[in-house]
Amino acid sequence: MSQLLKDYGLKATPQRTVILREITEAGHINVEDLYEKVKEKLPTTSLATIYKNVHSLVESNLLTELFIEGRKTMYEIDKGYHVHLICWECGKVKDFFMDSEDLIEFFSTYIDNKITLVTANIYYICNNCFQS
Amino acid sequence: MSQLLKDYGLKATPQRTVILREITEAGHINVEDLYEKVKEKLPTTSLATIYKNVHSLVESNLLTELFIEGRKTMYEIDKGYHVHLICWECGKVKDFFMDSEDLIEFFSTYIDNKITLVTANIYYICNNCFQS
DNA sequence: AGCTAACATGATACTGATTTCAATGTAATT
DNA sequence: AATTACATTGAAATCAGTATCATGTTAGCT
Repeated sequence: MSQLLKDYGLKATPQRTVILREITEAGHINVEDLYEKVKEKLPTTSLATIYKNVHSLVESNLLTELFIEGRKTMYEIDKGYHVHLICWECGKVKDFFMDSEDLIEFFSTYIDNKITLVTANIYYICNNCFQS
Repeated sequence: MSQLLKDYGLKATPQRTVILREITEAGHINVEDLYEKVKEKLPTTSLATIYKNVHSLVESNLLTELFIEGRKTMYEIDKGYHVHLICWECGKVKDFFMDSEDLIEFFSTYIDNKITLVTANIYYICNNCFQS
């Protein structure tokens, strides 16, 4: 984690290292939950530090902001273009990697103008919820 | 507007009637702007009334909430399933009507699980911005 | 190693958006 | 007209996020 931070031009402070580790572990997490997780490891951490760091990490392209209808802003490690699968039952979020171009191409069959980006959230029933 | 409200089981108060009219006229509008518009017609209207009414109107399926990354929640008249085209340059939002099933079918070629809904925001360059 | 500038952190105050609540107003019903 | 059910208002509370600033830490220089 420290090396990763340095590679992206950021000082590897204990807070940043823990923030990165927790986001990696959680997959997708909001500031409130991240704050709780980080405090388990570094109890004196301030909420302001969480906010400041997620922003600088987004700025440095190490994290991406994730918007899901009706939820708090979430953060994830930047893994390149993908869409999100959101279980209708349990709410868990999964990444689904696909080529941004495939989506642009699909919508281009309907829309004449030049499309630059498509963001999509797919609501589905996950395997876990399906069988129970 | 009054009849529409009654049809949806809501009392046709002056505030609700004006709110509906303004949303219809604007197409897509956030609470702050809606508040300003409504106050032009009914100057004593309270912000709390706007919030409560947009929520009950969403509840009654007369309105839909619209989420665009990095913007305030917007409201529009429920017009059935569609996606939003957002101009990368000027930010204007346009509706694009397509069959929800077409999108579900498209993503089903990639994803095995049962998909129930796809929400998509399409960033593009609108005709106006394209030619200038 | 010690010095210093640059940066990061923690505590707290603040902002803007939204919700809650108690009081008041309005409309339909008996 | 009185009763009841909702709606609206304005103020205060809450909540997410932002800004400020004094203090702490680090990296680079001597």
